[in-house]
Amino acid sequence: MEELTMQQIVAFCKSRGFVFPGSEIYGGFANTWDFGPLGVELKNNIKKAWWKTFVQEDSSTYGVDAAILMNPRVWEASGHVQSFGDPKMDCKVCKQRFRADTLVENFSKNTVSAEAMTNEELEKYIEDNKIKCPNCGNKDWTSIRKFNPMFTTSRQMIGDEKDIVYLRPETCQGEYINFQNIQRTMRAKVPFAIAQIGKSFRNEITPGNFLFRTVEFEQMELQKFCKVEDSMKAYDDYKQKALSFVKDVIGLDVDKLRFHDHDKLAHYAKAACDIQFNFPIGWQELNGIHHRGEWDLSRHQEFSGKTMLYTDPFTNEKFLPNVVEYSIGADRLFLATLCNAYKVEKLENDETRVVLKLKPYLAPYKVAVLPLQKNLSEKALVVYNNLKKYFSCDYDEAGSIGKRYRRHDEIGTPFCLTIDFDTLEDNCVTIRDRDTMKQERVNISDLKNYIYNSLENNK
RNA sequence: GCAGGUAUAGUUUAGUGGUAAAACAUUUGCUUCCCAAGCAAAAGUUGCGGGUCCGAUUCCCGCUACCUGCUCCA
Repeated sequence: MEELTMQQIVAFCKSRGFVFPGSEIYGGFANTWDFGPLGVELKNNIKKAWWKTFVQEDSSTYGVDAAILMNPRVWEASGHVQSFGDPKMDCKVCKQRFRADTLVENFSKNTVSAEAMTNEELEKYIEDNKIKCPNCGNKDWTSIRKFNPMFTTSRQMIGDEKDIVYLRPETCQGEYINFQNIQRTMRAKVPFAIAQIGKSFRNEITPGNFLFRTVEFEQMELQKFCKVEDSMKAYDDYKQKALSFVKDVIGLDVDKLRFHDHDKLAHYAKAACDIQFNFPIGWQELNGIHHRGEWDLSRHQEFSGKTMLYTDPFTNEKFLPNVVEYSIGADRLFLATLCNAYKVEKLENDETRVVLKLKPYLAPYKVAVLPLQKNLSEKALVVYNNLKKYFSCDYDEAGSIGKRYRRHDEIGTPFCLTIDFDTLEDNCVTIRDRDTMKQERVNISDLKNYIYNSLENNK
């Protein structure tokens, strides 16, 4: 089979109503995408599956939905205001871009602490030591430019005074700042986790690769708070849970998944690992599991002046819990799910067709109601109007029955049911399973339970 | 952000300095009826802005978007 390309996925998404280019009628807007009628269903189902797995079925995980706009002090505590955005210099000759601190560290063989230097000091050091461009060997540098990937907006307070407000570049701060609220109101005992699904915003320079990297994206993540001695076990547990989720619940192929340990860790991190998926653009990060130690809570304790200490109810010992973060991009997972489910089938007459092999509970439509002929539409609409109360359904009477089957195979609908002339006599419909292609006669009064059970059994 | 490339209908693609086309998809009617049948009809296209020209979808410039590579990637 030919390799799937990102263009094929983009074209499929656009023509079938999954994803459209953002602001398309105005010539587009870089790295934004709008989810269409089918896309929003699939994405919601992915989010529901994640929430069910990690919150609903885990009695020690609590949900939260924090505000996107937060007190700017949050981003001072997190370090984003100061250090988000690395000092970059371009070689004027070969146009390559480098991090100034990396240039200094490499030149000095780590005898100089570039991290502690100001931009002016970095520039001076590079000039004084005549550091060459590693690519072309010239010494003609631009000045340092910092790029802040946080979007800003402003809030008008009094008169013309305006305060800068940031759109959150990550959701997890919402968990940290609510740590005490949630621990107290839920009477939660360590170890416990706080989970959240929500949008984040990053002013990325990088080209997007469709949904892979966008300026506005949705994260599904949780923060596990635990004793330091339990933290590595929690880290390892979440590696396995994260893998099991994308493999068993979402249905990604095992041979397209792998762990990827980080070589370079953030200065506060004790361990970090990604799960990568083999996208059409190659192996790329799908989710991350990071051991963050007590850094986040300690910073908020320091900046807010409020205690973040947890009191062990058995020993009365007070301590800052360690944090293990598990984070996965909803849009990235959406993309991986589509790439994984998109199958080109070869037919007997040498033609090909697309089948979306989605897990039934992820499919945009669960059921398609198809009258065999248009003069059966009255009965078919009765069935449709009843089923749509329980499932996402589509009703289609246009074209031949075979064509309608194919339309729904292409968008991943697991069940097609057909109303024929016998239905008027025996009150039964033919229900056809997309994966097995098996057909069954089912009484209309049993349909709801039949479909419900089929969706459950598949999990 | 850098280099190169691309932009024609919903999709995939032809084509042209002088009224823009095919296939598939879509809509309507007839016909058929359990896996893309057939017939008839309809609707729909040169990314945006500027320049050259009598005339630009075609040539030039700018913008925007996408693709490939680089860079970046708490």
